[in-house]
Amino acid sequence: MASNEEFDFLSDEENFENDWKFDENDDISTYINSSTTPLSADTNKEVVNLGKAMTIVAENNSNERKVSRMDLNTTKAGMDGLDKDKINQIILEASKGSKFYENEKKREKQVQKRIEELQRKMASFTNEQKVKAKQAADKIVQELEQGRDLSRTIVHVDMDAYYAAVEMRDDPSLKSKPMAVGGSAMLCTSNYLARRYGVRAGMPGFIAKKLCPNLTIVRTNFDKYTKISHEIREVLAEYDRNFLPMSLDEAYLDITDYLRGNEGQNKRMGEVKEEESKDIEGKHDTGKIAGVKFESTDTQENVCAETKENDKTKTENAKDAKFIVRVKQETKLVEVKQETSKIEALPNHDFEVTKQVKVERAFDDDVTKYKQNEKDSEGTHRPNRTEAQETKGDIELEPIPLKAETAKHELDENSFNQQKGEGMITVGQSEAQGESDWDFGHGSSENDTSFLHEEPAVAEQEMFYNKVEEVVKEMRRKIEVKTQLTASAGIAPNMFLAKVCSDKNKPNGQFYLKPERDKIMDFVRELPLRKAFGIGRVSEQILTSVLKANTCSELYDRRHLMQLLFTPNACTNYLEISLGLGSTVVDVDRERKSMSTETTFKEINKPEEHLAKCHELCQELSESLKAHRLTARKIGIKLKTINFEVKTRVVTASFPVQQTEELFSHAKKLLVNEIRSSSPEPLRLRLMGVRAAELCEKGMVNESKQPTIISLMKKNGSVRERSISLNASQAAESSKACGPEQEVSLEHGSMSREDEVRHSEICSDLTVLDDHPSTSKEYTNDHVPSDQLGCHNFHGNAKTERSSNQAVSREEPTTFNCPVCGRDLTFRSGNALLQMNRHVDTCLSKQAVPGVLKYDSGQQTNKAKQSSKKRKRESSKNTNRTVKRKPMDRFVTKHTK
DNA sequence: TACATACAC
DNA sequence: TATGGTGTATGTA
Repeated sequence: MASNEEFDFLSDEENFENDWKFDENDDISTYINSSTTPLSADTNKEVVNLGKAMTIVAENNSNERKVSRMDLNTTKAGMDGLDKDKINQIILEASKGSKFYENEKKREKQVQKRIEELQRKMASFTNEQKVKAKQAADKIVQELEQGRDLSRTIVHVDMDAYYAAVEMRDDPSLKSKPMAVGGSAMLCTSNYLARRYGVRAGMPGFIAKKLCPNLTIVRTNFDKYTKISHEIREVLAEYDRNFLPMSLDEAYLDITDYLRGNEGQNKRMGEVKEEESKDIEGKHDTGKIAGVKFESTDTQENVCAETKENDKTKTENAKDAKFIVRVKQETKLVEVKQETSKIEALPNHDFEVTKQVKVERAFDDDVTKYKQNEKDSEGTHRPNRTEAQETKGDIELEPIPLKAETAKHELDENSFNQQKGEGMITVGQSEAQGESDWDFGHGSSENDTSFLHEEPAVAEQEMFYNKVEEVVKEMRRKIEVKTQLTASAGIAPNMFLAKVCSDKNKPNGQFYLKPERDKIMDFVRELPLRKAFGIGRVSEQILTSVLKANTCSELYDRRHLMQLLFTPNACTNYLEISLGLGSTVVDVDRERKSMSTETTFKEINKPEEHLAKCHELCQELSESLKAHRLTARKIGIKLKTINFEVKTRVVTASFPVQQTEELFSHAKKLLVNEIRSSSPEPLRLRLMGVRAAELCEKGMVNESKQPTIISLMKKNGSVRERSISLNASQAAESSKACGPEQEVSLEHGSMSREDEVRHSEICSDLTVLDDHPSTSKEYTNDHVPSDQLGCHNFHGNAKTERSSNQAVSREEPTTFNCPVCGRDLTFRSGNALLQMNRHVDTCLSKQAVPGVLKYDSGQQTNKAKQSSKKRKRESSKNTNRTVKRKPMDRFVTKHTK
């Protein structure tokens, strides 16, 4: 393994130049195309090994067709200069013959079929159709253009090789080695050295080892990543309290308000007041443009001198470093004064030097099996703000007029059609001339930018741009001082562009795409489609093969074909991408829609094992639901066979469920159906999952989507009668028990809505299967009699259940939703069904007709809930708003409106 | 609505 | 030793 000394080039630019020099005679040339290959004595050895592997590939690969969906994704990744073909060959070689590979081939064929269908369809379009389609597309374009909003400043912050960087920070010896974080099954991320071998996130460890035999694989440590993530979020919250975390290492911020001095600024002024005495000299460099790395200052050098002596001290200093910001009223520019460690002393900074290697990132830092929890999503520290700080603080900052705003204003005032007409070309012209009409908008933007001739506006604009750059630099710098990890950032007028921009100068860089239409169009013109959020390998393949479109401008030029081939949604989405449009709302108010748990295991093929696993998963899911105070009306299972075929099955429950046994009763049915369908062949699984959807907040009055009797009475006479009779009969069943309603325990069951399935579902006994010889022995081709599966009541005792360690606690408190009043009741002991019936009885007698309307008016309808949400959002714009709920880490935000 | 598929991270 | 887990969105039947 290479020693640190041999990798000195990492911190020495001259050595770097020499060490990374390309040598055509070396074996590494087999793998790497560019001059970015690390060459040292030891890496050469690796290269020799790889060279041998390649020979094998060449020999064995003759009759194997390429499976492009398995290819290394190099469009997003910083894999420039790698010999993609050869890396792909090694991947292919390692995968060939496996069940995974066979499945991938199958899926590739399916995609190919789709492509052929689309091609056939396309060949059938008449010219007339195309002309009409273009008109339709242009109309959409026009609408989209009118909605273009350049007024927001959105930042996408993305930590560089996050997990790997954390591990290298904590064990500097890893810095000089190609290394990845994850396991043999899957890697979450890799450091930049490993990426030079094609090792990247989402790749199984054993394949990575084939690409890079010296690869060090470090186990994930999510507690650590989460903790550091909170530190990062503390910094982000200073700039936008409502920032949107996308994962542990990535977030979107809208810093528009911050820049205008409306948010964060006040707090920061408070900081200045408090900490002015601690102010130290050492001005941070200003005026640099995007992507330029920080330059150290005198102060930084001094701190470095200290920190070099002792790593521990260094860490302490870095953590305690304070940032003091003074806003100059005269210039309205932010001047950053800081005390920090010398940047060179920090881990990861070595990659600053490697920037010319042009390593980018494609698929960083997958969160593998990271379990979302309350603490994670809500534990982010929010800066406290005093009343005085809330009300504008000490300094009044005038928002600097944006060119973009002016541009938008002018665009609104003029007729869009008129402006656009100048640059438009008809389909016929475009196709006949074989030219792109991409530049359609230039006419309009020339008009829009006429105000630029006014000198003061230009000066203000430049000042604003500088400020934006500085603010984001400062943010990244703060993150680095606090965590000793570097972040990259993209700044743009919308989320889509900000994300693309954050990749532009990675690692440890930033890129500002200014809010000017011309600049945006220039930026996206050659942007590979795969860079766009939502365009993955399949969409890319379709767009490339069918439309022959690789870039945004090419996509735009085929808009008439898009219109004819794809759904309106997809078409609009593609048009937005091609125009550089995206969401300008960093929306954190998204509600979770589903919750699931799944796991991969060694083959399971026996029904009792299937059910035991299913029960285990239901238990896990139930815990998650409880932790989030959620119930679910849809319960689904996911199965992956040993051939990697995935099946999902879902059932809608008649009332919301949360308890393990409730979930299991539904999941089990679905599972048993699949076991039966598979019969007489065993159901051979490698993965099982359970999902809960149609979630309702526990305790919400309208938790259950099933209408209550009361609401039905109000709405519909016929339904009312039916419901009443149903519940009345149930009530009658237990009419002898009429005590006061209270929390009692109900043996699994929820009143009568599903009485007919109650005992067969919830109380069914998976262990009964054990009684059947054919199911308890090793699974062969034995037919499992259908009537042996899932059709048994839970008459087995607890002891029998526990024999499989999947015991069902019959004492588990169970919450039921009363069909009359809609409330939840939790039952903890014995004759609960009786008690529940008693409640319903009482409830029915209490709910006299006159009370119906009153009660029902208290029910929050969905619509009301939405408007309440809207109000919440609006009120959150006030300075006195309460802290907003943080979204869950793993929520994905659509980048289009 | 149910399911498969695609996608992000 | 042998290709993950969690969640969203969308098209189709």
